[in-house]
Formats: sequence, C-alpha cells, structure tokens
Amino acid sequence: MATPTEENYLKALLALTDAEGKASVSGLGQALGVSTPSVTSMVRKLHERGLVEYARYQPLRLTPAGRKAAALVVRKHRLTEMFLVDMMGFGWEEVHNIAEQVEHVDSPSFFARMDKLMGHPKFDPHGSPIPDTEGSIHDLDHRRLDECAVGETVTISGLNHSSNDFLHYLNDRDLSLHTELTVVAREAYDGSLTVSYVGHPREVLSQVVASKLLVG
Amino acid sequence: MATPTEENYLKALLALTDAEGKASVSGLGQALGVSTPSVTSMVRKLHERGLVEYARYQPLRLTPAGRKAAALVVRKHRLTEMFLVDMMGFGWEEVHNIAEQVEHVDSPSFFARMDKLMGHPKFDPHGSPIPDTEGSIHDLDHRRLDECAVGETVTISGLNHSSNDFLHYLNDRDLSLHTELTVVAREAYDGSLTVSYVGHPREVLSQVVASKLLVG
DNA sequence: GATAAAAGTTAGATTAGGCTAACTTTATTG
DNA sequence: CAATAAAGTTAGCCTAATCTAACTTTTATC
Ligand SMILES: [Mn+2]
Ligand SMILES: [Mn+2]
Ligand SMILES: [Mn+2]
Ligand SMILES: [Mn+2]
Repeated sequence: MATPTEENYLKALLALTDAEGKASVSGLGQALGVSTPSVTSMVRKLHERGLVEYARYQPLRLTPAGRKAAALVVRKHRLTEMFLVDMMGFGWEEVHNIAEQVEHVDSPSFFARMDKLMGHPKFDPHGSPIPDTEGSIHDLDHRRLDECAVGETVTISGLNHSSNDFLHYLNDRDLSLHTELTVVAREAYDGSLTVSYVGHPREVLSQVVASKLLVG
Repeated sequence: MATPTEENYLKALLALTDAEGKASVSGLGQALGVSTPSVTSMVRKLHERGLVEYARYQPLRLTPAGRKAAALVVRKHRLTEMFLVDMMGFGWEEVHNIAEQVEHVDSPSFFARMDKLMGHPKFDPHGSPIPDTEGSIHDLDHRRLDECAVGETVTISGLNHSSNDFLHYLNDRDLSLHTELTVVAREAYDGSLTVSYVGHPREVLSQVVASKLLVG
C-alpha cells in the first residue's frame, strides 16, 4: 500500500507529533533531510489518502488512520530491532540502520513470525514500546534520571534519544537497559550526577546524559 | 550502490544467461514483467556502469563485474531464504517473496550474521547453491529424476524451477529436499515414473514433474 | 532475394520523489 | 502597527523507472 518514502514520512510525523500533537513543515523536512517543498507535496498526497490533516500554512497532524499506519511502521521497525539484538546477536547500537530498511518489507507473516519467536516483546532494545498489531502504543511511565533524588536506586528502562554516539557512550560505561543504579550525589553547579552500579562504584554522568536516561 | 531495480535486473540477467551465456531484451523484459523499452534503457545504464555488455540489436551479456554483482544479490536472496526456513520456521514455499524484498537490504553485516548463525550454508531451501562472498557459485552436479534408470535409488538435491504451485504439489506428497526415493517403474507411453519413498510406497510422478526434480 | 514477421530502438509522456529560486503568508518585534 | 524575519507555498526543473506508439533492424519464409 504505502511506499517506503510514505512510511518514512508517517513515522517521522508520528515522532514529531508525539509530544505536541502537531508538527511543522520545516520540522518534518529537517527530520527527514528533505526540503520544505518536498514536504508540502508529500504531505498533500498523504492528506488525499486521509492520513494527514493538512491546510495551507497550518500545522500538520496525523488523522487517526494516519496515526495507526505510522504506528504499524514503528511496530515493524522496533520488532526488527529487537529481533536483530535478541535473535541475531547485534549490539543495540548497530540495529537502527538495518531496521530502517527492513521496516519497509511488506509481509505481515514476516513480522508476525519475528514477534512470535521472541515471545511478543513489549519494548525494543532501547526501551521504546513496540506498538501492538492495532497500532496502539502502551508505554511505561518513566522518569528522567536527572530528576531522581540523591539516594534513590532506579533501573534504566529507556532512552530519550538514541544516537550512535550516545549508545557508544553508554556501552563504554557498561550502561544498558535494565542496569540498576543508585544516585550517589548531585553536583549543584552543573547538575551532574554521581551514580554507582555493578562494576562501577563511582561514575559521573553529566546532566545532559542523565536527562536522556529514562528510569522506572 | 545499486538500486533495488538495478539489483533485480542483474539477478534476472544472471538467471537468463546462466544457460546460454546471453539473453534477449524481450526475455529479460518478460522475466521482470516490464516492457522492452524499459529493458533497453536500464541495460544501457548498466552498460555505462560496466556491468553489462551491450550493443544495439545484439544479445545481452553480463561483464565479469556484472556477474559478480548479480551473484552477490543472489547470495543475499538465498541466504535470506535459508534463514527464513531454518531460523524462522517458514515453509520453503513461503520464503521467495519475502526474500525478494529483503535481498535489497544494504548491510553486509546483516547477511554476514545470517550466514554465521546458520553455519555458512552452501544451498538454499530449494537446493540452489548460495554464491560465496566473492560471487563464485559452486553447484553440485545433479541429474534430472526423469533421466534416472528404473531401480535406482537417489536423493532429491534441488529443483529446476520452484514456482508456488510446484512447491505445494511437492508438499502435498511429502516430497522435499533430501528425500530419498527409488524409481520403481517408468511408463513408456508418457514417461511418467512410479517412485517409492518413506510413507509413500507407490507414487506416480509425471515426466513434467520428474524433469524438475534434481537428484544426486 | 523479396516480403512478412519478430525483435529492438526511438520518441514522447507519466508518476514518484526530490531540488532551487522566487513569491506569499504568518509571526515577531521595534 | 509598520517593518522585518521566518515559515510555507508555487513554479519550474531534475532523475529514476516505467509506459505506448511509431519506427528500424534483423530474422524467417516463400
Ligand atoms: Mn530505531
Ligand atoms: Mn525507513
Ligand atoms: Mn527464491
Ligand atoms: Mn528483489
């Protein structure tokens, strides 16, 4: 039904509208690395298909059908990432680019089989929720590590953004999903946290890093 | 480097030139379901890239570089099919269409991982050889079942063509790769064979079927 | 060997997706 | 609230891949 390009637009639009409910043409263009005229023209096509709310000079929104279509692409992406990590032995920093391609495979049985083999996982390797087959997204409520109090012991349950650099930073410090850590101290000046966890009695994380670690 | 379309052209050209060494524009068009003008224009592009030997009104051939590129696509296709069957539990009749898409994923590590997880298989689920990482194809020498003598016991080692209908025909009769069967009789009139194998003491195969079963 | 058929090419159009440059509308701000 | 800045749209062009219709070359046939 949808081309890979359309799927990528929908997915980016879902990510952008997730916070605000709406997105700008330029924001979507930036997210996808295309010019604003390209966005305008594609967004109109998706509007004709009933997937995007669009009016000239107005912010973009997904329709319910668009939201569902987008979530099902995200489902394919995250199932793939989880499969690559859990069943094929890839590191969590290696899987995004492969999933970015595999997500466009048109074969319900392919993804259903992945899902079944993994026992219907609820989260991807970065802690993001895998939408269900209806396109509903059930997330955990996590807090940001930088908002935790000194003395608290929490478990990493997700990442706010998962760039390659950030994932390598975490790998270098043996930090991963499910790592249990205790907040030992907070530096008042720059908000950096000292944390401790298995094998790492004292590790300092900047506020920038701590704000990208979700715990719960 | 190559687009999915280019990869499909190269793959089809390798299949067509495999027997004769050369292929016609119309044959390639038919294999791909596109018109002859489309073939002419794509084949010229591949010629510019140094992958196809092309001269107006002359038969098409792959250059050594084109042959290698095509074989590497076939490698991705067949590794994928084997992975789908061996690691994901699909039937051999379900995997071709999925592999037709997955073969275009651009990620050497993805296919290297499949290969490793399966222990470097040499043949796909239909008995076709998986080209090596250099693009060399090492096939077994098989004979066609319809050329076997009455009384011979042989093992199915490949299929000449593997259409969905044919694979379902074989499934219905519990015939698959590695099935050992004995030629019990040959009907002189139409060349049909009576064979026997585990669970099937007498099964009649038409000459058409027998000619598509490779044994060795 | 002339003629008809088949195969291949050329020409011109289409659709998907993308771009830059110019223009218009909305938002900001002095 | 007028002037500027920012955002968005329009116009026009591009490349990849496809098509049909018309034409040319090659092959087959009498
Ligand atoms: Mn991802
Ligand atoms: Mn993608
Ligand atoms: Mn196949
Ligand atoms: Mn393909």
